[in-house]
Amino acid sequence: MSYTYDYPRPAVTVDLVIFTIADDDLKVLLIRRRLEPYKDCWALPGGFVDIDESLEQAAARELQEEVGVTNVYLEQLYTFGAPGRDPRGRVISVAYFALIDAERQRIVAASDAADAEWHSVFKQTKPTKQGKLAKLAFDHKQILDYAVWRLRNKIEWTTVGYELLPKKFTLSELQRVYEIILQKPVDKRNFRKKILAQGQIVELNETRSDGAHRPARLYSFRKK
Amino acid sequence: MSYTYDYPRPAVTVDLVIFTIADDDLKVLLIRRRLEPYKDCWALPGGFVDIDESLEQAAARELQEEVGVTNVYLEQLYTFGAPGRDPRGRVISVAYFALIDAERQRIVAASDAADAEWHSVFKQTKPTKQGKLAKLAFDHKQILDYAVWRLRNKIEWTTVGYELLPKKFTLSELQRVYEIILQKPVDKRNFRKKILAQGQIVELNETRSDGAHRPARLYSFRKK
DNA sequence: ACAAAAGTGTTGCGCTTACACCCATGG
DNA sequence: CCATGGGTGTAAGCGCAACACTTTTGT
Repeated sequence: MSYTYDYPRPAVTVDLVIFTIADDDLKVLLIRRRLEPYKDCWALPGGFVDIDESLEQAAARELQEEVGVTNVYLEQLYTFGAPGRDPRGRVISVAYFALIDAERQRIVAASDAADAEWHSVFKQTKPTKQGKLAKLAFDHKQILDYAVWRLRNKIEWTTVGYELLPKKFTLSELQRVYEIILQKPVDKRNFRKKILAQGQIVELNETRSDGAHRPARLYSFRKK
Repeated sequence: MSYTYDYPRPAVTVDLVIFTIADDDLKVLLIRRRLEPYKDCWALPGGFVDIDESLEQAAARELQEEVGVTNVYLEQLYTFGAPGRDPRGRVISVAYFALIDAERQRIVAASDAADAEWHSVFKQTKPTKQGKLAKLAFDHKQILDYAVWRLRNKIEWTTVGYELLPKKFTLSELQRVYEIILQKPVDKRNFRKKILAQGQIVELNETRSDGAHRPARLYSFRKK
């Protein structure tokens, strides 16, 4: 079966920037390419949009297929369509970003099969002198940079930060998420005031002990 | 000549939300459809993306073809791709918004030929009891609403407001642009303080008389 | 008892808001 | 001289940033 059109049509894909927090860093999920072009480079997960699914459905499906998670925070980022961005032909790619919390992240690690790997966005993993992140295929570096920029803005205005944490968390953990994403230290007292003032999290009657110090109170996010 | 693919491909278009200020209102350029579907409805101008041009080039080309202007403010908005949005088949549309200043706007009025017309976004033009804006084709109402939302945000953070005015303008004119877009009154003194503090406009040695009152000082925008 | 992270208030400053009168002009 | 929009300053309140010590636990 094949399809014929009077005019050439670009292929349309979705590409995913999937973030999580681990090892005290922001991580992005990348897939090692086994084929040309950009063989052996790392790339964002993505794939073609089916003819009868919405863009968001396509993104959610990719998320399901490639990393086995559903029902995560997903947001359209931007559409990249420069003619030369894929050497195989005209490909227009609608980029999404997704946030995966620390619990689900283990699921991803499990389905690790298909050459998918979490890469540090800011830290360099190994003490080599190389740049922070492996070279990315296509224009995926640009997409990633844009996603980081968007995440940084968004975290200041909204409550997306909570999407990166498990259901129960401490305020110190939440603060650390902000510090990692913004890449700058945050004042503890001001941070707590700001967060509590938003009225979006609930104090639980529960604490967590974690070493030789005072246990931390747990909170949870109040989804509307 | 025709093109054959193994899998069905969506068509890709750009749609334009072209804004200007006129008659003390925000106006959007709409085109009357002469063909089905949505015959005789109003629609956003738009068209297919050529196989060898970037999305932004396609948007700029449409702007040139449909309304005859070049070199205007143009920004990607969002990509709409629900399967049923065009009854003729799968069409993915990358929406852009453009801002046209009062000078260029006359050019548009001139090339008025092709059923293009400026429509008030907020006011109702005629004293009928109809809603503010004619019914739009496809999901164009949704696109327009999103564009208005984005413009409102953007005007508070950036200097896009200047794109809607001619090179020389008075502070009252600029203030009126803000009031029209935000649909709320703005305090004159605070507005002037804020705008001047941004250091983005230059006071000219020129004034403009306009009726039986003190002439207004002219300013111009300092593009970086 | 000590090390280590949790938790907690106050102050100063800058930005935003509210607000009212004189100025320059045309008719 | 009067109507019309142009132009100007000040005071109060609010949100944000800076800053240090006590509490609770494990070892």
